[in-house]
Amino acid sequence: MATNKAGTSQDNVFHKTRRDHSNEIAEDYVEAIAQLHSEDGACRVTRLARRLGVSHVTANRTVARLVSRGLVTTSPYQPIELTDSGRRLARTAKARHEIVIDFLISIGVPAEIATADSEGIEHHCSPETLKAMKHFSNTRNH
Amino acid sequence: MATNKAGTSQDNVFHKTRRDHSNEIAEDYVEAIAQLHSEDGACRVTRLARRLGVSHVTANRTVARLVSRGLVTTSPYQPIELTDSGRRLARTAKARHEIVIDFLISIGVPAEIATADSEGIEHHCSPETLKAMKHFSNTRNH
DNA sequence: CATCATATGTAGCCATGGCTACATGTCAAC
DNA sequence: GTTGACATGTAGCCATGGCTACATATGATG
Repeated sequence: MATNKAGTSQDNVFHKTRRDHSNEIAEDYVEAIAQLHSEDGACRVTRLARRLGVSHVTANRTVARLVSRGLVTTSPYQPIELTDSGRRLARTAKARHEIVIDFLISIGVPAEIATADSEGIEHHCSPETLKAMKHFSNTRNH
Repeated sequence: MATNKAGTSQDNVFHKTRRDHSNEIAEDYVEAIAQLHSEDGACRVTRLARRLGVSHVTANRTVARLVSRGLVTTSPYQPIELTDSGRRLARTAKARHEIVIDFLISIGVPAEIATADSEGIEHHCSPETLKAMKHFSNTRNH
């Protein structure tokens, strides 16, 4: 995935979108892991899998990739722990997530739908867009 | 991909996001194909590939999948044609795309960034969210 | 301590989306 | 009509993310 020196030298808008796909998953995972940590005090693979709506196998394997990216640490039959880097990513993902949800709600999207849509949208918002969203929610929500 | 009767019976928010991924690509493709049709009068594989920032091989293979989904028709060394169904999808994708761009611009995101972000965002907007966006842009943009 | 449910881990399959390298078709210009 | 540039097509590789089926570990309960 990091091997992106594509034949077509042009680095257009689509590239970015595609390249990001596995980062999105990483973010979803660390965010969920952090959530489970605060809910349960620890993150077990099975719970994580259920939370993300995938099989425990998929969760396991993806977590392994997160380990190799230095985002989490694991040892056999033990709960999953976030590294500092993982925690940081989880925090920013969560923050972004909240900005998007609040924003959608503030433009009139029903909360439940806002929550669902934000799942997909959050990963594609540039800092500028997030800033605009935040600004908008703030000047409106009180 | 349609084989989604996952072990975990719960059909949570993440499911949707993941399942949609190949539809996103289909939409990007038909939209680009329609664009090239109006720009060039026909859609050749190479142009399409360049437009989407992928190799002609990838474009070719993805187009083959679109054929099997009934969205486009091809014959060897001939331009790619959209079916009615493909045209319809392209139209709605384009409409959605424009709503998102206009909206982002209207909340203050610079045009260029709005264009880039919309690429990723558009696929994740429910009808409700699009409606809210449209409404917002309309009541503001004049 | 044996047993059984549940959690975790492993093997191996599938589809998608990306690529390079090579083969072949098309077409214009000589 | 050859030739050569460019478009198109094919073969085969890689990584990711999904799954089922099976194997093993853990821990509670009899």
